[in-house]
Amino acid sequence: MTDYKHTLNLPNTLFPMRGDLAKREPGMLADWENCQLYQQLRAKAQGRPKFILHDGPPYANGTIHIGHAVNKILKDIIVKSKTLDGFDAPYVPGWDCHGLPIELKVEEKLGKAGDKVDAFVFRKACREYAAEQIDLQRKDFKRLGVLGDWENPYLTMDFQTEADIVRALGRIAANGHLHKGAKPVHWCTDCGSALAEAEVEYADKTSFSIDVRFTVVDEADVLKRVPDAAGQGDLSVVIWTTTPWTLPANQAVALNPELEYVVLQTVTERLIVAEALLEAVLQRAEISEHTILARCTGDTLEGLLLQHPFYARQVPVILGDHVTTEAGTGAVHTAPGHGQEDFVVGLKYGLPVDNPVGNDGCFLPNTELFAGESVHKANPHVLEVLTERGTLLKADKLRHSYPHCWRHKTPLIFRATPQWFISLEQNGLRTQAMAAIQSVKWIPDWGKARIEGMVQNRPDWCISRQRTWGVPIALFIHKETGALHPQTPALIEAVAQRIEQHGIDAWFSLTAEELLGSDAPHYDKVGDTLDVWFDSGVTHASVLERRADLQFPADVYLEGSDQHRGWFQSSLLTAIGTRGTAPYRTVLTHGFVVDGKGEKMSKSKGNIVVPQKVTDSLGADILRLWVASTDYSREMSVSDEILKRTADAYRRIRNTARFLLANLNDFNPATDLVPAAEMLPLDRWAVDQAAQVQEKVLAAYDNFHFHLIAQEVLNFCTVELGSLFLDITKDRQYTMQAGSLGRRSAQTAAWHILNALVRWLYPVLSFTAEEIWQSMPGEKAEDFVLFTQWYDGLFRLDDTDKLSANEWSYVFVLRELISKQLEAVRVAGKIGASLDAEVSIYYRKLASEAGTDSLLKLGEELRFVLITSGVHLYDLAVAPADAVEVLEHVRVRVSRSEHAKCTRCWHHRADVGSHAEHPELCGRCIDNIDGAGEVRNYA
RNA sequence: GGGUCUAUAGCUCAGUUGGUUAGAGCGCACCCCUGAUAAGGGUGAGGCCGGUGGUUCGAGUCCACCUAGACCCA
Repeated sequence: MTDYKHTLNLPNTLFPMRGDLAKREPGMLADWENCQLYQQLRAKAQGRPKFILHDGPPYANGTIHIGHAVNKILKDIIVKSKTLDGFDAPYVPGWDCHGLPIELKVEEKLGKAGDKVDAFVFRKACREYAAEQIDLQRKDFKRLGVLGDWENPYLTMDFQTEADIVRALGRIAANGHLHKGAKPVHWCTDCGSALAEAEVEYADKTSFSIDVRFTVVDEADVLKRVPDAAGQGDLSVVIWTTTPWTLPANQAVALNPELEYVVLQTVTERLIVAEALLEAVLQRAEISEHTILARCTGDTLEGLLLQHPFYARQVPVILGDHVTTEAGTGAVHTAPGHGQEDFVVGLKYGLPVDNPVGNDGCFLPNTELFAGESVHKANPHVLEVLTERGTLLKADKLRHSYPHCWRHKTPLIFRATPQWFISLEQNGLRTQAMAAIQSVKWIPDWGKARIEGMVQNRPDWCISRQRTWGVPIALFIHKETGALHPQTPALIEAVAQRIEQHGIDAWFSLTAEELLGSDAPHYDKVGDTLDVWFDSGVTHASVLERRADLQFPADVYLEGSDQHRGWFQSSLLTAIGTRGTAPYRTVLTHGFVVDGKGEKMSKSKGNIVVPQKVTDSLGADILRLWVASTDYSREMSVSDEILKRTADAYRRIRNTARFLLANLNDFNPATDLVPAAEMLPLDRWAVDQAAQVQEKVLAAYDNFHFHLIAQEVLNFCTVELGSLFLDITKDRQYTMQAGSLGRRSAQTAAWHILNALVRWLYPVLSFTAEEIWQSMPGEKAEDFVLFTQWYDGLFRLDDTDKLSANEWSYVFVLRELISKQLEAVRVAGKIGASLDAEVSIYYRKLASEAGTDSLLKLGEELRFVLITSGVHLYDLAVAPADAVEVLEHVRVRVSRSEHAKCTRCWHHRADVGSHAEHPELCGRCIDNIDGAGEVRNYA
């Protein structure tokens, strides 16, 4: 048998089948960094319209987890797709650098600031720690293939940024949104300071447990509301508390508006308690005889005045949903200075925030009855006083879980301390913010309802922290009046300029005299630092406005759904508070990453997927493809199986690109490209299909629906390319003369498709797309995919085509039906490859079915479309009995070809053996190797 | 407990304004090829559309409740 293999144009490429991504990607990253890809791109994109995606800064502590990876990859996909869209889309990553978690880390090494170590030394250590963490995180982010200005990111601890944060605070103050108030915080009397949530630990403690009478001032008022309450003796609402020392600060008694309360007649008096807790109260207070006089819901008693149990003060009944029937009496002693819930409900009712307790945990000198006593020791005295006044119903003890200082192990107290707030009401911030929300596009659209609800209901924003590692609240307040210095705007600017030079230390080392001169003795320098949410919230000013490559407002903010409460909101409030405009046009939200079962990842469940492990085994492109395939608007599931499926999809896409490249091995687009009008109909059809996919892909990028892209592209590779175009054109690619129109036409289609495909892929599979790009034949106009824009060489089929889109789809429907028949014959053992078969089609043209015309047009070339050795067309009337009806008026009969197989093209043909020199070849093969070459008209 | 969401084949996703036997790709099973070969082609089996009620001539699609899960609060 003669070997004709060398006469074929077989596919050939150096592009490897396997990605080996974990090995190859780091090298590509190094190349990109060496050639300064990001900087080159900026130069190229200069002058194009801007598209600004503003990075929400991750906190500079700890290694990155899968959630970080998702966030950065999504951002990268957007930035890159917008770049291919023709925008100048810079990406400046940032980090959030101040705040408690870093302080805690540094405290572990150095001890507490101002205690074991000087605050300046401490801040220096924090700065160094944050810088180390940033380096670690940056390395991991870059490994994901995220392109950005990594060597020039924004850090909230940059001196310039710190200064701008102070300036933003100044603008908010100038616009009348700043307000000084008080708020209860966890307070350790041993530390003499407030504790953050992370510094609180819970332990058992034995407390007093007392029931106290709050006697009704005006019984007539009760009878008006609850007529049946008439009876004998005093009428009192009973409260229960485990912190008797907070009673001096009592300002109200809270009831649940919907709960049932009973008026109870005992032998000597009348008591009001929640019905659900009646039995418990009777038992506790050892009341054996009683009758129930009346019932009412809590809301009927709102505003009723009660007598404070030992002060000459009357306090109102108020309502709150926080009152439950879990314990107590259903009536809650409310001291806004000593409890978070009390504080919040107190705000609603305008109750005074009375705080009679000093830093040392002792009652202030002007506290009636208890002046100077330590709150921890004052409890028995309070009980004594209650007993004297006859207001103590019952005293007992209780062991329960109670917050303690993690360092001193002492029980904490809740204590109102002076704090700075951004007021939502004072100057209309809430109203303005609500209006601004309407002007922003929220994706998914429920994001709007979510943030609306939060902004509508949130309390004033407490921005002060009693901390060391933070941007100072750089204000001077009058010692007596507490008012801001009249020159505050100028002072803020003066401070900001110093911070620009020396960082936040400039404020802490500053003396009042330096700025205020002779005014200094009248003013206090505020020592609080800012909530870190303020730092990141004002990056629209400190970053977007400040950097020349960016601009305000951003086109997009993109973060996890937790940021409706966090960064989306802090950014909105500060932007409104400083300049009256939302900082973003569009806010995109992604869900959280969960495991394969849709459950949260946790150490105890052992279901954590670590991004570093994925990139080191499967590669970053697989992780990126997973991100792109997942609908990020809900929870994003990841598991080993899901990643495996993702890797499968990747291989299919990669191999499709590889085969396209392999078929373009000898193709020079400069000389071999066939004009669209001269291309064969099948090849025009393939380009038309690609054009349709491109339409969908670009729309999906535009709408940020990346998971549709992944599906669309994979489908295209599998169906239109793998099953149809590539399979069918193999014959032409391999057997026709290298430079023939038939072959160049197929290559031209492959060329157009590959050019489009490589760009569709780039935003997601950046490494692989770039690898493909480097392997593409011909002179490239650009060194990198990223420097190009979407491919514009695709075209649609039109009326002038020899075979219309409808005709092609009829052909392919019929092809599918015939391949079922081929399979039946194959399973029966009569054929193996489809080229062993010949197909007879018996049909009648229907007026309603124009598609049948395509059969006649394709004629002899139908066999190439069906990849069989012969196709014969007959009138339906002559169909034999064993022809199977596959469509109305179409019957098909498949049989094994009786002809010899051409050893070159593998078709079974009658003319094999008719040529003396090439006895093993069919006629067209002989023409292709010795003659002028075969001509194809359709496929 | 409250707010905002989610729930379609083993996996990832489509299912237009409610309308014929619920789709795709992957995976799986089987067959073929060996000139894309740690590839490629073909055929096929997989869903009471989370559950229960309701509205409707008709519901995966609308409503209520329940279950499970996510985020943010309390």
